[in-house]
Amino acid sequence: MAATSLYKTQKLKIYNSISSQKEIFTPITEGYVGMYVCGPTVYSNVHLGNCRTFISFDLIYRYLKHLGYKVRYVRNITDAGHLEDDGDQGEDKVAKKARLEQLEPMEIVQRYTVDFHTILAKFNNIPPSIEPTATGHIVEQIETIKTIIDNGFAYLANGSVYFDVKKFNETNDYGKLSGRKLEDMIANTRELTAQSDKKNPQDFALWKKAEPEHIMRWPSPWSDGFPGWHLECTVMSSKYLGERFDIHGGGMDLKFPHHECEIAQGEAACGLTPVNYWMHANMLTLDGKKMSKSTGNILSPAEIFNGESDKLQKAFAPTVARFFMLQAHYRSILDFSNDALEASEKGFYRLMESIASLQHLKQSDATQGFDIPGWIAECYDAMNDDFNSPILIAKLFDAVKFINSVKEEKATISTSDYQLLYSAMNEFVFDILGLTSINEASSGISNKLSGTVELLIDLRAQARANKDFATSDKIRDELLSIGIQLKDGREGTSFSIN
RNA sequence: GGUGUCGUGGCCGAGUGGCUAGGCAGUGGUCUGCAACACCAUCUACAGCGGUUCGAAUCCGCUCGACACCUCCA
Repeated sequence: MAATSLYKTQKLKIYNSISSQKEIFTPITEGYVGMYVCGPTVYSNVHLGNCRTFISFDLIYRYLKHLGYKVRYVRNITDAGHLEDDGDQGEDKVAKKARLEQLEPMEIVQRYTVDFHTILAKFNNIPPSIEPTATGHIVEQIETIKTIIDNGFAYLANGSVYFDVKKFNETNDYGKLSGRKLEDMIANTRELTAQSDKKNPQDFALWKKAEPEHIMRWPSPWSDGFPGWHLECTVMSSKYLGERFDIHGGGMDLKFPHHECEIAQGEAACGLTPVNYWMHANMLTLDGKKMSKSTGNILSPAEIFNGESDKLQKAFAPTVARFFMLQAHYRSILDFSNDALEASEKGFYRLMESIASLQHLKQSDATQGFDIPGWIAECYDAMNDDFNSPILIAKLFDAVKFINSVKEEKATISTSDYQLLYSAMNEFVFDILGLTSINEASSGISNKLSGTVELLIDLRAQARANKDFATSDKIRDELLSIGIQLKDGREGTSFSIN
C-alpha cells in the first residue's frame, strides 16, 4: 500500500482513438471513473479473441482501481437487436440461433451468458459493476428514439426508424472516430437495393419493424419490432454513466460503424459528444488472420484448457494464456501460436517460482545489487504509459533476477526494501495483472502432497549421503516424470510442480 | 477502390531521434556426485531504396509486403 500512494499522483496517459494520440487522463469527476465496454452478443460460445478484449479491459479496470479511482465499469450483454447484416434482410442473431436450435431466444441468451461468465472467471476477470441487457432497456431505447426523431435526426419508414446520417453530418461530423468522410463513403457504396426503406445506405436502424415470423418483438409507437444494435450502448451507457462519461472501450472491429454510430446517436439525442476517451483493444489472430466466427478461424478457450486442437501440442492453464496476452500491448495485434504460448508458459513459471521464493528470502542490513524504490517507479511508469503491461512484465523479470541473486547469496536486501519488494510484486502480479498461482489451484491436496514429497526428499538426501546415487537418481527422475521437479540449493532441496 | 495500422534478432514481442527492453531457444562458464533449477557472461535486429539531421531502426518520401475496417464479428 505504501508503494501505491507514492505513485498515485503520477499522471496516467491513455491513447485516445479519436485523437490518435496519448493524452493525460483527467476524469470528469476527480477520483471517479465511468467506463463502458461493449460486451458480447450472446448467440454462441466466446472464442479466445473475444476473451483477449475483455482481458485487456480487465487489466485497465484493475489498474484504475489500483490507482485509487472509484470505477463504475459497465459492460452490456447484447441479447437482441444484433442483426446478421445491416441490410433489410438481416435476421436477429439470437433469434436465428433460437430458430436453428428450436429453443426460446431467452434459452440461447441464458446458455451463452453463463458460458461467457464462466470462461471470463477462469481467466480471473473481475466482473463489471453493472452488466445491463438490451432487452432490459427497451423502454429507454424507445424514449431515446423519440428524442432523436424530435431533434430531426431520424425518420420513419414503413414502421422502422432510421438515423439520418446525411442530415446529421450537416451540423455534426459523422466519421470523426474512424477517420472517414461521409462523401467518400457515399462515393464508394453501391446502389441501394430496390426494397430498402433507407434514404441512404449509410443510414442505420434505430428501430426495426418485426416480420411476422420474428419472435423477439416489442410494441412501440412505430411498430411491433426491436431496437437497432447501435442504440443499446448509447442508451445504457448514458443511463448508468451519464450523457458524457470518461472511457468507452471495445474491440478494434467495433470502431466503425458501431462506435461511430454511438457518437452520432449521443450527439443527436442530447447534443453532447458522449465519450472523452475512446479505447480500442486489438485483435488476436490465428495464423496471421483475425479470429472470426464467420470464417471459422477460431480457437476456443476450452481447447486451450484441454489441449484438444490441432493448433495445440498441449493444454495450457487459463492464467498462462492470460500472461501470454499481457506480454503484448493491448493495442497491438497478437498472433497466437503453440510455440509462443509455450515460451510464455516457461517464463510464467519462472516468475511464479521467484515469487514463491520471495516469501522466505533472507534479509540483511542493507540492499545491494538493486534499486527497489527506483524499480517500483519504473513499473508504475510502464503502466501509466497507456497500460503498458509488456514493459511491466519485463520489469518484473528484472526483479526475478534480483530475487534469485539474493537466494544465491550474490546480492542482499534490507528488511525495509524487502517489504517494499514483497508488496509491490504481489500487487503487480496478482492485483494488477490478475495472474494466479497455479499451485494455489491444487492447494486442496498440497498439504498431503508436500508431506509425501518431503519424505522422498529426505530419503534421497540419505541415499546421497551414502553415495547411493542409483537410489537418489531414481527418486529424482521418477518424480520428474510425474511433473515434480526437485531443486537442490544451498538451503537444501525444494520442489515445484510443473 | 476508399480509410487506417504495421513490417524489429532463430521464435514471440516492447520501445523509439544518440543510452541493455523482456520472455523462449542457443553458446560459454559457476553451482552439482552427475544433472535439473538458479546465477554470470555471450550472441544481437530493426522490410528495401532515397532524403532530413552532427547522428535514424525511430522523422519524411517512394517501393515491396502483411493485416484490419468499409457487410456480422471483441
